[in-house]
Amino acid sequence: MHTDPELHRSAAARLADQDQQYTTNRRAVVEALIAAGAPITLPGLLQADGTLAQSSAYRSLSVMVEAGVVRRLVHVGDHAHFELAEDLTEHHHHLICEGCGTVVDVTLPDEVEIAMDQTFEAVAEAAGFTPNHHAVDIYGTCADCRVA
Amino acid sequence: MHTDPELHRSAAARLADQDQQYTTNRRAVVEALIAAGAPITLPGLLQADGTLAQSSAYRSLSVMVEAGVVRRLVHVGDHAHFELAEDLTEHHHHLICEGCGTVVDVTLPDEVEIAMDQTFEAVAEAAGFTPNHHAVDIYGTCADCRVA
DNA sequence: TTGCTTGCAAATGATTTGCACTGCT
DNA sequence: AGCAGTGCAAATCATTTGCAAGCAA
Repeated sequence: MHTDPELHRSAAARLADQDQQYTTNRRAVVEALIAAGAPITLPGLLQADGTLAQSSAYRSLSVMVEAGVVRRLVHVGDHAHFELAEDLTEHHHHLICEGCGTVVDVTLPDEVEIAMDQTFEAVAEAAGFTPNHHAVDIYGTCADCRVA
Repeated sequence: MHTDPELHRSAAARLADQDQQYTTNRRAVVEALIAAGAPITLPGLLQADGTLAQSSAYRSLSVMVEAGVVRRLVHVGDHAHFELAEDLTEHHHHLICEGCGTVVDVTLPDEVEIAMDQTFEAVAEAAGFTPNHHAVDIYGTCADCRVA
């Protein structure tokens, strides 16, 4: 877990590694992602920060995905969701509402993560894959959609 | 696990539940999905069965996704992947090659699935969600991409 | 100045849809 | 005949890109 200033420093450093700058616009996108606190779509970002231009937001996100500052998620067909890279925040998974498409972060107990990693390593190698990381998506219905 | 004739009967039954027919075209799509043996993109389907028309394939898939015969996966940005619904085949997860986008099925040991389900149930409810099902994606590099 | 970044508007490409035709009931 | 299903071509919509203006080194 990082504090915000640390997070911005890490972001700047990763961009610098790719000969990219941590510009005002890119920082604004990161701020919006921090504020969101959960994966958010591009329209969501634009709404959260009315000063962002659509194409620039896409461009900033794309540069930052490349630099490992942002992660792009594609759960449901329509809009992609964006979130800060896991190592700027912490390893987590997603709870996805099948009703409204909302995505919420969840963390699992360490022993479960460890057990999963061991299992995944074994099955991946059996299939000739070198595993890199994993994603767990739990689909269900959120409180709002249950009552609605 | 089902035999093919069973699978076609189940598919027809699910479509019938939705007042949809199991037409020649739809059956051809299912055959192509069976033949593929792994999640496949629409271009892949068209290539596997040269007689399919693009729009009809999309339409057949969409009807069958609705009826619970087919599942649509969106892992990598470009094309969606399609596969037969899990309960027509068996519960499994995906190994995704970050190099070429290929998706391969894997199954996990029952005890791991059970442990995961229990954990997921707990964290989902803590977040106010009613969990429905889960998906595990293991990202890595396939044998071909490692040598390439 | 020199080059990267931005914003607007136009282009791209996967997926969807209008409409007329075919085929089953 | 009547209606669901199909295929072609055109439309849609998220995302990307060309280009001219803005800004930092």
